[in-house]
Amino acid sequence: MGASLQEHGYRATSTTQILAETGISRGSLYFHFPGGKEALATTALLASGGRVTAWINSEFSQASDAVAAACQLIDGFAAGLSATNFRKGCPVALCALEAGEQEPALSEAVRTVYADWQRAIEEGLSSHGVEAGAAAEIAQLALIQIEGALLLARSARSLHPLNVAKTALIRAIGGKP
Amino acid sequence: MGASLQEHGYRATSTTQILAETGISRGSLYFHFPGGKEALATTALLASGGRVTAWINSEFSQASDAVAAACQLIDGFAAGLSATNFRKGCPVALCALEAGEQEPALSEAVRTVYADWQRAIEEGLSSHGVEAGAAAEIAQLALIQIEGALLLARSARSLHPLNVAKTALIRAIGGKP
DNA sequence: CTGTGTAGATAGACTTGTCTATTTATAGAG
DNA sequence: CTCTATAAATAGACAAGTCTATCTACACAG
Repeated sequence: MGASLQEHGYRATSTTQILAETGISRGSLYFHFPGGKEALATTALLASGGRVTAWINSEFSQASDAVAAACQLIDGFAAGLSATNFRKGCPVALCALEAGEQEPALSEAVRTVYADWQRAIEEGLSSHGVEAGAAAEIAQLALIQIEGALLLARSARSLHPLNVAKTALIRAIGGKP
Repeated sequence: MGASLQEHGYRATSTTQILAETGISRGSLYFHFPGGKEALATTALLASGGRVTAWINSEFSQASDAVAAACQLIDGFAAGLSATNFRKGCPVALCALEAGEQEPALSEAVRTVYADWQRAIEEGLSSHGVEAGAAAEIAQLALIQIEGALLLARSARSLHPLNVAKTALIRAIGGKP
């Protein structure tokens, strides 16, 4: 379900469609997810988010320095975007905007995912020598730029926003005026 | 319709609801908008976007320098966000992510709005002395940060992302290391 | 009468969630 | 091992409602 959620969002992804794609019956769905569609989407979102969190950690632990890791992250999102013909950007952005008071569990899952990502980036920066205070703010800025760039890149069908975000991010990490 | 579009998005805004709110009959809607729901949403989106474009121009022409104008823009979005209890962020972001191949007119309207905003910011920066090459890139970065910060602020129900974006934007405009 | 515009009913294709069977797996007695 | 009883899980029909778009009927100006 994560893929449909990422590409079409929560509303535009119907349970009937998921059932047809997976071959699962409706009875099984509501047996395993008594919370219905929202519960299913919530677990799918947390799973997608968790994979990205793990990927962030992996990039930071493999990279030689913080700037290299940040570039890997941006490039990774860019690769995913262009591989899907600009259909799949951030796995949770659409749900983040769709989820309102009517879907409290989904909203909280979105907050959890974003908080996890930010913490992973912050810890990754710290592990590469960025001082604690700056790491928190740079991590927040990185998330802002990634989300904004993914949104605009998907809409414009161009990788340019991601490149701009990348150079800005490099400057934010490396250059301390 | 712009308000519902901004808060709930394209899918979650039904024509029936619009009809009830405005008192218009369904027949009138489809007489004036033969393109149906998508045509209505498209014009609403362009109208909302145009208002923001005019506001950007106004802020840049009133402000004493580019940094002050940028701060006014961020503060304006922050005010709108907190005034609506973090329900209304960017007027077009939700539609930008929702619109796909099935809604080509809406997609193009989104691209138009974003392009207009970016051009308005770019021209505003230029009018305050930012050199042409830098203005284009800073305008792109500003849009990225505004969109990303609005998305995260709405989700987290906090103005902190907007403040981070503001300081980063001030540095991008003013500080040239 | 004709053309413009409005009003509201209707169609037909969705939606999600509940419901009752039916199947499959597990456990225990003899 | 075999048979039975109970639980777990699946299958799919069904209900009730929503959605958009079309269609017919009507009002009114020129």
